[in-house]
Amino acid sequence: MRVPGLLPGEVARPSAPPERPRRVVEIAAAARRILEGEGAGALTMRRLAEELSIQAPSLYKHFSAKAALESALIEDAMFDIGDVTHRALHESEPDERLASLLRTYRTYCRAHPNLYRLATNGALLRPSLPAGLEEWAGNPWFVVTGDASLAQALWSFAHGMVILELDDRYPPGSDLDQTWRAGAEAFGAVARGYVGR
Amino acid sequence: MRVPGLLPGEVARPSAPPERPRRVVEIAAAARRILEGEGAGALTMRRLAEELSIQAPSLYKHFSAKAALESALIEDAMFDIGDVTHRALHESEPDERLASLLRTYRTYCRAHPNLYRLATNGALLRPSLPAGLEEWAGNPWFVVTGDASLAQALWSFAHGMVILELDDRYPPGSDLDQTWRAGAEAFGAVARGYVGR
DNA sequence: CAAACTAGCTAACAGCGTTAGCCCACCAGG
DNA sequence: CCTGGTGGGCTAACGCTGTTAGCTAGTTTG
Repeated sequence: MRVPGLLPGEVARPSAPPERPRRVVEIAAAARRILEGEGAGALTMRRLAEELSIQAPSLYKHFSAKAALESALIEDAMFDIGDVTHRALHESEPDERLASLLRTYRTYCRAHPNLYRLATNGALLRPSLPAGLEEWAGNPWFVVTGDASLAQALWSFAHGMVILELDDRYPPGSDLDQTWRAGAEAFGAVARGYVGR
Repeated sequence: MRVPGLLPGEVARPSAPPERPRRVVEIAAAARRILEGEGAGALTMRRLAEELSIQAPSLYKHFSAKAALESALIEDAMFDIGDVTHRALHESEPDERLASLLRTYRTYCRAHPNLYRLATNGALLRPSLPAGLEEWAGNPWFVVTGDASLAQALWSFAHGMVILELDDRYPPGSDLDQTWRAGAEAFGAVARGYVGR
C-alpha cells in the first residue's frame, strides 16, 4: 500500500542543511565506508587519510575535529533511518504499522551496526543538527502510537532491543524474534486502546 | 513488606568469585571512585596510578590490561544492580513489583551513570564473569513478568530508557516520568494477562 | 598581475595503553 | 644464616591516537 502525502500526525522531512562541499562529501563517504566495513576502531584520522591517499592533518582543512566528522555521519544516519521508517509506514496498512516500524528499524540497525552505534552512543551534539531532523526522525513512533509518551517508550524499547542485540548482550540461545514480538504485543495493545490510559 | 527466602521464580545469588587480593580491591575501588566522580574519560591508567601514588606500569602487576580492570568494575556493578533489584522485589507487594523494579532500576542508574554506561556499553566479556551472575542479575525481570521473552522485552525497555536518559537523548522538555509510566502500563497489562499470549 | 583562497604537505606534541627490564623487601626451606 | 622465590614497585621506551603550526603549490578572483 503506497500512500502519498502525509499520514495523520506525520511531519515533513526537513531540508538537508546547506549542501556540503565536494571534498567533504568524499571524506564522509570514505569515513562511512571504513566505519561500516571495519568497525569504529578502524576509523582513525590516519586510516581515513590513507583511504583518500592524503595525510591525516589535511583532513583538518575540511573538518575541524574528528567529532565534526562523526557528526556528519550521525546526521546521515538519522536521515537514513528517518527515510526508511517513514517509508515503512506508507507501505503498510494502518493496523500493521507498529509491527512494520519495529521490523524495519531492527533490519536497518542490523545492516548498519557500527553506524547505529556511533549515532546513538553518548551525547548528541544537538546544536549542529539540521533543524527539525531529530523531530522528523522520531516522528514515526508518534504516528504509530498516537501519544508522545507512548512513542518515546516504544522507541526506547526498540533502541534497547537493537543495541543489546548488536552488542550480543542477550544470554546465548535467546529467541529474539519472540522477544520483539512480546514487546510489540505489549505496546500494540496499549496503542490500540485495549487498556485505558 | 519484607519477605525472606526466595520468591516464586527467583534464583539464588551466586557466590562472589575467588576473593580478590588486597591490592586488587584497593585499585578497583580507586578506579570506581575516579570513574564515578570524573567520568569515563578520566579513567586512564596514569590517572589511576596517580590516585594510588604509584606509576602506571605498576598497575600491570595486578591487572593484565585495562579491560580486566573494567571487567572487575562491571562485575561489581552487576552485583550492585542485582542486589538492589532483588531487594526491591522483596520489599513490595506482588502487584507493585513491576513498577517498583522499574523505579529502582532507574534510580540506581541515575545515581551511577558512568558505572552503568561502562557496564552496558559494548560487548560483555562473558567468560570472565562469575558463573550465574548474569542470570541472577537478570532474574528480577523474569520474576516480575513470569515469561522469558516478556522479561527480556521489559529489560530492554528499561535499558533503553535509562541509557537514553543518561545520554540526554530525549528532546528537551520531555516528561520522562510519564514515559516510564506509559511503558510500565504497557508491560503491566500484558504481564497481568489482560491480553492473551 | 597581484592577492587571496584552497588543499595539500612535514614535523612535532601530548596523552593513551602497554612492554621490557631492573630492583628491593619480605619470607620460607635447607 | 643464607638463599631463592615472589610481590610490588620503578624507569625508559614503543606505537598508536587526535591535533597544531607552519610551509607551499595551484587556482581563482579583484
